[in-house]
Amino acid sequence: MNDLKKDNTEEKILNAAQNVFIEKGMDGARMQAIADEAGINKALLHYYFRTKEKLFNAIFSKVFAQIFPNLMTMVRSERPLEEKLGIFVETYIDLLQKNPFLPTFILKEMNRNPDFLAGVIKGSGVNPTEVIAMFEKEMDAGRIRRMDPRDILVNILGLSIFPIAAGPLITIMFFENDKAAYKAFIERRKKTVTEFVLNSILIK
Amino acid sequence: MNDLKKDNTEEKILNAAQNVFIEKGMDGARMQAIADEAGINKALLHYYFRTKEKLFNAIFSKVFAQIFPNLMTMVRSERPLEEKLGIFVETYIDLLQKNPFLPTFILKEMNRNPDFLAGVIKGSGVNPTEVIAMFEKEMDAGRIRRMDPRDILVNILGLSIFPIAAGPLITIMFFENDKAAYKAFIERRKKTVTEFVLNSILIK
DNA sequence: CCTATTTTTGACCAGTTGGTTAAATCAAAA
DNA sequence: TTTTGATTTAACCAACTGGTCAAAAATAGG
Repeated sequence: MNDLKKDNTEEKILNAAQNVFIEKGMDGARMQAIADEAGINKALLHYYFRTKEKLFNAIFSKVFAQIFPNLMTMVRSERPLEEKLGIFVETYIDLLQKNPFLPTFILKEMNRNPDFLAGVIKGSGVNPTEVIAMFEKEMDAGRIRRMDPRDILVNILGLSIFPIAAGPLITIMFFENDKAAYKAFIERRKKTVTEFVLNSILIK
Repeated sequence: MNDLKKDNTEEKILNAAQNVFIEKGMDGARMQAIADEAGINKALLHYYFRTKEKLFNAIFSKVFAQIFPNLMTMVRSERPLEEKLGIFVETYIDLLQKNPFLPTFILKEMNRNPDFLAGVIKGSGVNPTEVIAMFEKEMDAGRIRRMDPRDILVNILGLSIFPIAAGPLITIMFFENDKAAYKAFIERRKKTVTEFVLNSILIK
């Protein structure tokens, strides 16, 4: 058996499925569309992943694992809070900007099947306790004001994710459908979101 | 012709369609499911709204019109900024809490068909210039720090909407699937989001 | 080179889905 | 009561969808 060929087709399928699922969602995606995008037969698709659900679950886990864990590596660095936050927001918005359908995909599908999400979270080893501990340490040191650390995390994520998820709305309402202006707006937010958060939590 | 009966069935259909569409989205919703929820025949559904798309568009416009315009009435009041913001965040989070599928529905569907969204926005008369003007006035008066007013609006919306849209994720990661704890978290945010924003923009 | 196994394909199938149609029911006007 | 038009229904249909299957092509091993 040729592992190279096998790996190649499997990878082509995973890439194609990721593209189609992220854009259309579980319900909107068609197995035929995935096969087409992968340049293969539909039967071959079922040969590798028996059912649509199995394939979807594989993709969702994969995408989820790509998005969240690298959040952690940054938290563990020894830089000061301001820098950590700046780098995180910048890389995160950058990632979302390059994958604009990613936020709605994850948000929609996590609501469609929360039980599966629970499994994925546990499997991915993502755990916010470290981040929470970090914020609590800063509070104890009197460097940021006392508040629920979970609020800080949720706020950072919301400020980063929402403007991408609501891209079409913002583009139309604020920029008369000028996509370049919207893009520049998001670009600026890589800095302004950090400022906004620090301004709120830092004790001067 | 009996207008009462006609209005009644039409209303039943609209309510049923709203429920099903908001939970399942355009692709996931089934005309049969809508008919069942309305307690009518599927053919009758097509008698009132010829196609699924027409029905969906009617619902999307209706839901959108319910959500955004009442945002405006509050902005126009003569209260101080702090109060306006507090009331807005509270009523808005409250609305979303009662309709937890609403955020993902609008986010997902606005990405599916941005052109239609443009029409809906224009038709709904929603226009952010008033809000922007309000923030600019506050900046001129030196009461809030100078920044892009669009950022302020987007931030407020993101801080309010995201925690509901990402409800399942937050419930699992932060509260070990304890839904009551999550609900209390959202409840607290009716106050803390306002604090968070004011803390960031207000000049002390 | 031949054989056994894996990979790939085209044709096909059963269930579902949005939508249609013709007839039945109902309400109101004449 | 009869007629007229709107409302409601059951039965039906064509297109689509996820999934299967048997055969062909490719590959690896002896």
